[in-house]
Order: sequence, then structure tokens, then C-alpha cells
Amino acid sequence: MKRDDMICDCDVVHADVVEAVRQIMPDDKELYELSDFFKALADSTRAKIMWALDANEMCVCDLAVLLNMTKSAISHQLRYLRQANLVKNRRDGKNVFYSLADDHIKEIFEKGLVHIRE
Amino acid sequence: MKRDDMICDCDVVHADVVEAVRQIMPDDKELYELSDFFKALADSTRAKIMWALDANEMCVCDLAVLLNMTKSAISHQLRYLRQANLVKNRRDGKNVFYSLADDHIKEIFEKGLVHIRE
DNA sequence: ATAATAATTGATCAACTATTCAACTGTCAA
DNA sequence: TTGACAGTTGAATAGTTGATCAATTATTAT
Repeated sequence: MKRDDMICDCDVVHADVVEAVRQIMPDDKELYELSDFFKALADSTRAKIMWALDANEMCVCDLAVLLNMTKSAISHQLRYLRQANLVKNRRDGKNVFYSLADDHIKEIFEKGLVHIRE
Repeated sequence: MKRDDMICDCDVVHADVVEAVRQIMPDDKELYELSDFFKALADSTRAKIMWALDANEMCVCDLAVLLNMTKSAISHQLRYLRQANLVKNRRDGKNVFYSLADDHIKEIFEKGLVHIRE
């Protein structure tokens, strides 16, 4: 085994810092869920859908027109967002209307925009 | 070409809603950058790194020990985060210390946690 | 100079993902 | 009940990505 393959072969690890940080880290499961949550916003199609739904409840067809994509592609992403509990839907006749399931989203979006506009 | 392959063949698109939403949507470039930003937090390794650096400046070796990963893997992710302008670094002798480049991160993390803990 | 350690890098591979395609279900109107 | 449309779904594919491996650079101490 090569030395560099080992997790750490440092002479001086800053053990105090590592230990202090370890104490305040959320547990693995929570950080995993957190990154999963950001993953839902980490695709431009989904980001656009979420932004649109934050403004108005919309049906699949509306979203397809707005984003210039097929209904199928939109529908797949909506399923993703539904399974992530980020959107909910209701059927009205032939249409299925989607809306946001959560109010934190807008705030998080806005913080993100502040960051990239900085 | 099949009908379903077309972008939209709806009889009744809610044109007013679509148009209203289109007006207030950030432009494509910005939404693309926004999703890119979330992408940086959308991996559990990077999320852990960011969380750790939010607590303390740390060297690559410290992070490798803390996260129980190889320095190579950590270094690759740090490069990703550096290119995304989320972390900055300074060399001190043989060590390279990394820290957050931006203060919004913590707030966004916390909003995210609120969401998943809901 | 030389050896040793910290970190970076490019290539590779397996795993994952977003879209497309084609077929399907559900609803409504004639 | 038939046809048309809104939406969903599974399979296939093209593209992306995260960790590993091996090699390299940068810095320090001897």
C-alpha cells in the first residue's frame, strides 16, 4: 500500500481543532439529508421549476411552455421534487397543478442569489 | 414526430400565468449559476467540509482525519470548492489552510437544516 | 543535495443522472 | 364509447461525477 493512500500520515495533525470541530458537527445522517436537500436545487431545470412554483401554482403544461421543455422531462423532475417533499400537487380535471410544499425554499433561494450576486 | 414529443400541445395553456411568471424569473444565466452554487453543497463530502470550515480554518490533513478520507479525495473537493469561490486558502510552511470565502454559507446551511428538521 | 512530508493533479472507472422515446393511464366532451 | 388531450412511467442512452491510483510539486529539516 502506498503511503499516500492512507487516510492521514501527517506528523502534526491539529488534534485539538479536529476534536473541537468533531464535537459540533451534525451527525452523518443529518449532513447526508442536508446535501440531498441541496441536490434538489442543484439542477437548473429543478431550480427553474421551484422558482416558477414559488411565484404561482402551475400545471405541467404551463411549466413545459415556460421552460421550453417536453412535458415528459418536466414530469420526471416533478416526481423527483415530489419525492423530496418539495412540491405537492392537486388534480383539477385534466390538469395537475403543482405548488411548493414548503416556505423555507424562497428564503434559501434568496440567500443563494445574494451569494452569487455578491 | 409524435405529438407528445412536442414542447406543448395543450389546448388551454394558462398564458397569463406563464407570462407573469416569465416576467419575474431571473434570467437563465443567473438560475444556472444558482443551481451551480447549490451543487457545491449537494455532496455530503463537500457539505461536511463546508460545515467544518465554518467552525474552524483547517488544513487538508485535518480534514482528512476528521472525515476519515484520503487527502487526495479531500484535495479534489477543495479544488471544486475553490473554483466555486466558496473557500480560500493560505499556505503556512508545509500546510495549506482552508477557510470559508463567504459569510452567507452558514445562514444557508441553517435554513437547510431547519427545512430537513421541519 | 537528499529525504521526508503536505498537498495537488490527471487519468481512470464505476455509479449516478437528465433527457428522450414510446407506451401507458386518467379525464372530459361529443 | 370513442377520440383527444394532460400527465405519468420505464427503458435506453449520453453525459456527469466522486473516489482511487500513481505521479508530481512545494516546503522543510538534516
